[in-house]
Amino acid sequence: MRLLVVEDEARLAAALQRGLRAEGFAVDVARTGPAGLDAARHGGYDAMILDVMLPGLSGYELVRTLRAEQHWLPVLMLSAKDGEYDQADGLDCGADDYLTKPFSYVVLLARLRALLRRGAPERPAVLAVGDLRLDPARRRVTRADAEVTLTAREFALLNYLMRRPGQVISKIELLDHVWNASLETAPNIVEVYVGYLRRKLGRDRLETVRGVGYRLAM
Amino acid sequence: MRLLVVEDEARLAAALQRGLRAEGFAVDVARTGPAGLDAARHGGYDAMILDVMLPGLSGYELVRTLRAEQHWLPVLMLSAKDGEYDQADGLDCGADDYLTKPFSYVVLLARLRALLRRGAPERPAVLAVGDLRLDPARRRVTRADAEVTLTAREFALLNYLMRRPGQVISKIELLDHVWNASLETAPNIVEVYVGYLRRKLGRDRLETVRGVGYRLAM
DNA sequence: CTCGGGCCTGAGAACGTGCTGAGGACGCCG
DNA sequence: CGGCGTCCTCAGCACGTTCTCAGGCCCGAG
Repeated sequence: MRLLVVEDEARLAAALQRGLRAEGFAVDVARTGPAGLDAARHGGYDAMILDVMLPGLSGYELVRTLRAEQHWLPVLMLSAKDGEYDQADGLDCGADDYLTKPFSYVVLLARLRALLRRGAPERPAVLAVGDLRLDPARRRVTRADAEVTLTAREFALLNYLMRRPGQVISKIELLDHVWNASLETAPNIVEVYVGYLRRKLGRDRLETVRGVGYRLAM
Repeated sequence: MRLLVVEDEARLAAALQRGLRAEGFAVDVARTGPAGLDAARHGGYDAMILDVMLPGLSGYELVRTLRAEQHWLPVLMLSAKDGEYDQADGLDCGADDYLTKPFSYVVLLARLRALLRRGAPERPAVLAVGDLRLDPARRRVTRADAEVTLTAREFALLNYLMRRPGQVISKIELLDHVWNASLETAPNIVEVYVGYLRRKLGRDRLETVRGVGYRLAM
């Protein structure tokens, strides 16, 4: 799941990014209204978290523009509660849900999940492929009942691969979802991490499909 | 889902009743401590929302009594934020979650849902993980039958962690529930308190999951 | 067989996260 | 008032993680 966070306040943006990544989302951050609009137009995001107060272009204007251009990305709006703008304004302009600052992180998460649930089925508690098991909640991976310790990046990569076992997944897609990197990023980093995983999980668990990508053996 | 609201202030009680009914809950209201205790004892409620300041019997006493009688109904506690009672007290006495007035309705709803999702069918009187035991009612912790003295904050933190042993819990979630802090709060305070707990409970009881959070070893 | 491009991997630099000790603010109690 | 305990902030450090890079390997095409 890819999220776009549009927030100019650096601390809050960083906190959101870290928190949501910990929940397994790929998170991009835009710091200004125009940058956010651009990103929303071009990137394949599953939802956007949008501050109202933004330099360059307000959150309201941003959503209105987006909707006028026929983009129906789910939008969760954040705003300071001290008057001026209120909730009705937020919903009027085309946002799907609305939260006033200061808000609690769990509420944001709950609202976000509700937003994403439209169409997206709830994931299973534990992913299993062959003798490999991955438990997202416990952040645990076992291979033939033996625990395997993975770094955050390794875990994210395996997590992504295990959701589509047997299917070939391109490096670009992996860069996009696991690293949420730009197109210019060298794909070598994927190769490096596939190497790390192979060392920990066994040589032939991850198959290379030359010129295309990688496949998790079923 | 049946809820019991124990709140003496008529306006708030009515607002809660109306709001929660609109969400599809069946809601009963009790106006005094003793009435609330009676209702909680006899009715098959799925959760209770409980004010601290009550005529006849305080919310704290009510929960303590209930727990002493082996009732494990999930309790969401409400309290005025202006001192006297504080959050640690609330968590200490056996409540499952805690909200300071004034609170937003959506926050209450989110917390309530989380509480119900977690469910609390037959929770033991004392939480036990490994050789660690924590008694919420008595506010006591023992490790291998030796008593460990914790400060209020340390206790609240351990209490929260022990309700989901083996699961990774993010710093943000801990900040949210144990500190009632906003997103901008520096997560370092969590690290500090995990450090304190480690010193008192043993080094490897609390596992760090880098970039994600902490996990209580099972 | 030879060549070229894609892939793999070891070394090490750069970075970030988490841990800890020192110490200040505050409230409580003698 | 002074001592004490708790809560929290801060800065420096240590170490694991992430990433870059270069050289070599392998595979498929010609």
